[in-house]
Amino acid sequence: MTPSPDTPAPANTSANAPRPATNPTADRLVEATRDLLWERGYTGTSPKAIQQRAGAGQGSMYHHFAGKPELALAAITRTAGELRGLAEELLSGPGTAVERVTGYLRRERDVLRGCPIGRLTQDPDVMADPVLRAPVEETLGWLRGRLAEVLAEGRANGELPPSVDPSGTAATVVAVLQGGYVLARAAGDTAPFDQAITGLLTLLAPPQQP
Amino acid sequence: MTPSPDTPAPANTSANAPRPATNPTADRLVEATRDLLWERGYTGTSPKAIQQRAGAGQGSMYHHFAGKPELALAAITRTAGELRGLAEELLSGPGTAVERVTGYLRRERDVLRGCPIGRLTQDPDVMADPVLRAPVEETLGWLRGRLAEVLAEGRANGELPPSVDPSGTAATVVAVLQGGYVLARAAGDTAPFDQAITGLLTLLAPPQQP
DNA sequence: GTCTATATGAAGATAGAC
DNA sequence: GTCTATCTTCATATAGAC
Repeated sequence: MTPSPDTPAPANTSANAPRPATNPTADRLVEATRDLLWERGYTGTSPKAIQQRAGAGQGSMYHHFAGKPELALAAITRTAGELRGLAEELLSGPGTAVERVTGYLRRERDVLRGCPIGRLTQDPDVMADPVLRAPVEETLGWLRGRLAEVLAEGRANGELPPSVDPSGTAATVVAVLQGGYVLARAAGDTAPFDQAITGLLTLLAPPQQP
Repeated sequence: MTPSPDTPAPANTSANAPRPATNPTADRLVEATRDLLWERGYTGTSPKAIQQRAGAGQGSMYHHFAGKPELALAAITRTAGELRGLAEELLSGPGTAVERVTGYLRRERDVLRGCPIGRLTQDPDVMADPVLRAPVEETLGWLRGRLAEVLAEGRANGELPPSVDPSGTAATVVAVLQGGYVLARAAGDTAPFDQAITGLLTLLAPPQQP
């Protein structure tokens, strides 16, 4: 494209991979898209809104990205990476299995905003596009798998009863999180989220009766 | 209400209450709106799409309803009523407390479509409008309360251990449902939903070890 | 009650100047 | 790289005839 020596541009022009937002304007566009996808979803997010929030013009946006889907892919990919990194950090950290799961469940969250990945599940245009859908499916799938490993550890070392199926329980754990967000948003209050988490932990590791 | 003998029309012209769709066309419009809200959400549903699905014209729609918000209110109210009626039927039916909760969790569901009420929680325009939001908040709040009553019953008669907090556990139960939908949609498969439910029930009523 | 015409602005982009 | 103009279609109604 640009044979001249003064363009250290990334060679990433493949159709599949999102361009890494190495440029400051491109980066602000991706960040704006992340915010808006979280707040308003894919359908509810317009190119104009993205431009305004990023402080970028029309031409600028279409220079860096082919259009809304490409921007969304960059945004979703970045968010998914962050979420996964944070989860991995907590789940592979120190502590017993139950402690780590508890730590993950109790980690600080912007409860009323909901889960930036889980919410995409409700966006029909995202789910209809295999490219946009893939990171959503992967991230939540990975999370269930990783939690299942930790729970299996806990069962193996006697923290959890043998009746606890790691895979099924992992699904329950992630579901409580995702559903907790729904309840909190419905109530306009974080309390139901906290209740749901506490309720789950009580069932998972009941208070000892000596 | 209706002094003239030839107009059996309902006197429901109050601003707050949605007109009961007594008219066949109005009814089809509400049903179409229900479907579309479920599939595409509020932002993703246009008046034109509603008209097409209902087989009604532009003028017809605006004759029966003031606009999209009024139609949405009628649709949401009807859906909320159905959901509540079904839950009440199962939760106040025969069986032990745990059996009734299990029956409610295992009831037939259109899992991949998700919860028609819970999904509205992700719609910023719905949550921003107190009138549209109210039935969502009420329905999910009622459900938690009703489940808490049943769980309290179960604890009182020894089905559940004293460590089980009815309110918290009720939040957990509803969260697992709502989150189960999210996982199923993300995976494009109902399996994670079923796993989440089974995982919860295993924790709630562990297999006896004699 | 239902239909058609008309209207305003937003959505989502392309073209080409600077 | 960024900006402004232009374009097409859609969203969401209103007006008034039938």
